[in-house]
Amino acid sequence: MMNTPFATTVITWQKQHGRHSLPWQQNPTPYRVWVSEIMLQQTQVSTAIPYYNNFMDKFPTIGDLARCDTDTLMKYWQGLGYYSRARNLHKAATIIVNEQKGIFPETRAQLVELPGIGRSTAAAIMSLAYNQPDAILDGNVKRVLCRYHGITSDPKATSTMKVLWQKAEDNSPTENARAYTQGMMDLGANICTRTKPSCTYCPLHTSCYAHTHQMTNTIPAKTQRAKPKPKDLYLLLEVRDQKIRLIKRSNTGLWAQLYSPALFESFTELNPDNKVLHPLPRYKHKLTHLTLTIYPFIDLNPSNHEDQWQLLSDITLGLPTGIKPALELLNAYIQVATLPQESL
DNA sequence: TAAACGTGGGG
DNA sequence: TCCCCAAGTTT
Repeated sequence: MMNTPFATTVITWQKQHGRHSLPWQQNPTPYRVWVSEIMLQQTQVSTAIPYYNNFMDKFPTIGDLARCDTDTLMKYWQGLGYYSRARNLHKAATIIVNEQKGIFPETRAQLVELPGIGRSTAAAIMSLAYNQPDAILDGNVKRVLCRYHGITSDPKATSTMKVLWQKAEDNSPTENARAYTQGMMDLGANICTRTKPSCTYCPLHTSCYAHTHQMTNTIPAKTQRAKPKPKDLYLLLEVRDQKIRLIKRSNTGLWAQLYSPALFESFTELNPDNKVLHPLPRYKHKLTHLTLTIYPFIDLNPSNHEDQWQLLSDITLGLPTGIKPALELLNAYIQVATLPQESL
């Protein structure tokens, strides 16, 4: 079987003009490719790179990852978001090390059995790590295929996804799978961009439907999405001796397995005994599906708890980004509150 | 099937 | 300021 002209064009272009210096492209072992693919889910390359380098320094092998404790892992993932990715990464590592003799799966069917690996991530590992033909369908590829084939329906709709997977499979090469997969992502990321695509430099532009019909502005179609729901959270900042009380969050739901000061859904739950608390200014933190309004309160006379008490100046546990503004406000307040009286 | 799940970049 | 969305998967 020969590669299709489409695939040959993408492969030739990738070798000449695609990306070759990304960290996970150096020594692309299954483990290194896997970690990169998980980090890159719904995450831009520039965001993932520093996390990836730190992660690989700390966990150079799958054995290092399997042996690590959750708190250390979450510290390395803090700020990257979608924290279930870290939990699933760890779970999969223990499965491979403890149940599969440390041998990384070598087929798509085995890969998708692991937590956190879906069809597209499995195909990315197959092609990028093993150079085996397997079609991915990420945001980049969706955009390229929608434009090239003139697919005008909502790319997120199930029916459209079925068509796109079929196109992806049809175009998939039999040789040079690694360069092809990388090329499709490089095209989507750097040439066939969401706005103002650089069609002049695209090796596919003469046969691209959206380009030849001047429809790159309308393809792919915008996907309708639910508005984020407003939600109020009440944050109790318990402080004593320059230390703050942190509680490990449950292993499901928002910010799972990270640490946070006590969080409540109402002020009554936060302060049932009407203690004297100091309110800090509220602030907003936006997520894809929620708009949080966070109301922080300082408690300078906390009762005894057997949770983690960490120095405010040296928090070694993973915190959600949405909590950090409260700690900034708290630090500013403590600076002022602890000044000598004569300087006030 | 639709909603949950984070954060940051860009227009 | 607001909206879109980025190497998606899970429930």
